Amino acid sequence: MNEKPKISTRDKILNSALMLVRQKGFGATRIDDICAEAGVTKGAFFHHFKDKEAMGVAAANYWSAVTGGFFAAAPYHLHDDPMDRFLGYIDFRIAILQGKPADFTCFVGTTVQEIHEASAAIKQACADSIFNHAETLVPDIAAAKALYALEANFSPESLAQFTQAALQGAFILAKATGKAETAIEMAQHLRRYVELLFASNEHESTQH
Amino acid sequence: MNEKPKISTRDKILNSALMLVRQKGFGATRIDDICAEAGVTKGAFFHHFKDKEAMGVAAANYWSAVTGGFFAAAPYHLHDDPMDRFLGYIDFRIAILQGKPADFTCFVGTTVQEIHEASAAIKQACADSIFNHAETLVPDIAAAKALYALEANFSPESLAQFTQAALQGAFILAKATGKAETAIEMAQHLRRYVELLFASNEHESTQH
DNA sequence: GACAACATACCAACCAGTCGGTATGTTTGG
DNA sequence: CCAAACATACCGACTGGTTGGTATGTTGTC
Repeated sequence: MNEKPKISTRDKILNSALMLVRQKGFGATRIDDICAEAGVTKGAFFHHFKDKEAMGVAAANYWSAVTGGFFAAAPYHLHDDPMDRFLGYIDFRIAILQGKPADFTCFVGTTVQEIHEASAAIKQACADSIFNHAETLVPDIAAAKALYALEANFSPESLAQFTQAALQGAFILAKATGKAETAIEMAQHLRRYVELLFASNEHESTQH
Repeated sequence: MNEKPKISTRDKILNSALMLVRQKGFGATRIDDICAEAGVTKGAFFHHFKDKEAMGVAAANYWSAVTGGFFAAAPYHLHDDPMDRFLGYIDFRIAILQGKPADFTCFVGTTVQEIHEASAAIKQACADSIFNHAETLVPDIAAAKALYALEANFSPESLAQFTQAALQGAFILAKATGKAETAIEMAQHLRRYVELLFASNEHESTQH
């Protein structure tokens, strides 16, 4: 049964918006283009969204939901050691850096950069998406720190946020070169940073 | 003497463009706004630039020139030790993270993210700006590596680029929160990464 | 007087948002 | 049970302000 995977018009619009905005940016993406891509009309668009800004907020929330499920289902959670889970997360992020920049790039990172002064509502939705996603890493980081870097002076929250910052920066350089390899190379520095952080007390506790 | 700091019309336009684009993005910045801000007319604008895209390329090159001079004159070059110079660069980057995001944010990073698929010419000018700036760090990084991390498996070029990526990412999170402190906190992770990289052989050469 | 450096007036295309309308449910009163 | 009343989902032509770009005029300078 369950014959129809019937995607709602609203979701078709949001999927198309996600795709086009990641390619062209929010401002340069025309509502008509989104409608054409989604196979719906402008009437349908404005039936579901008050204006372009409201659609942007909805798209950011939709992005959070989609990527949230994606990462929740990823295999790195299965490791026993919290450090392995965290490194597994980074490896997973590296593994999905394939194709053109628009394919692996982050909708909310791109968008918040563009509209942070133009739309407080979209900015907030993007900020929530980034920081809530970072928050999902905090338990593993905190546990890993307790095991391997007890005395180090960084907070798990801060490191979780830095992983996002490093990845967002990797995306920017990748857009500049047009190559996924650039992003991968940058992300490998992030991995090395985490390795070094959690390797420190295997030698001695860093102090002075 | 030197009574007149007479800024050329072209530079007035480019300065205004830099300011406005950093606030609103390239696409959302109107040529009329740039002209108003610069105190010139549209005729002057199109006298100096063939079209908006050509202005974007010129602005990216202008940004390279301005920031290039700015960093060349910064005091971190005076350190004797190359690692201190490199860490001094990062500290300098941290020190200038003041005010609103639009004040400390990078024109070429913002712009390349937005137009990488729309304008190959602007994208290239932005990419050159980022990677040429990174290149200025390579001699110090290479010298520091030779002194403190001889066997580590990263290239100086790659690390130089990662400093840019980490900073660009820090800018994105700062735009999300609206706070300079966010960028500072992220940049401090970058500093710690470099410290750890170059501290490694004080204990032993990392290997397996 | 010729040419660069502007200024002013204007245009045509583009695009977010509107609006009158249709078609297909869903609810409710008798 | 049925029909009126209402609600939801959607269509697509139209509009009016915006904006990149142009065409032409004016001024200063070598």
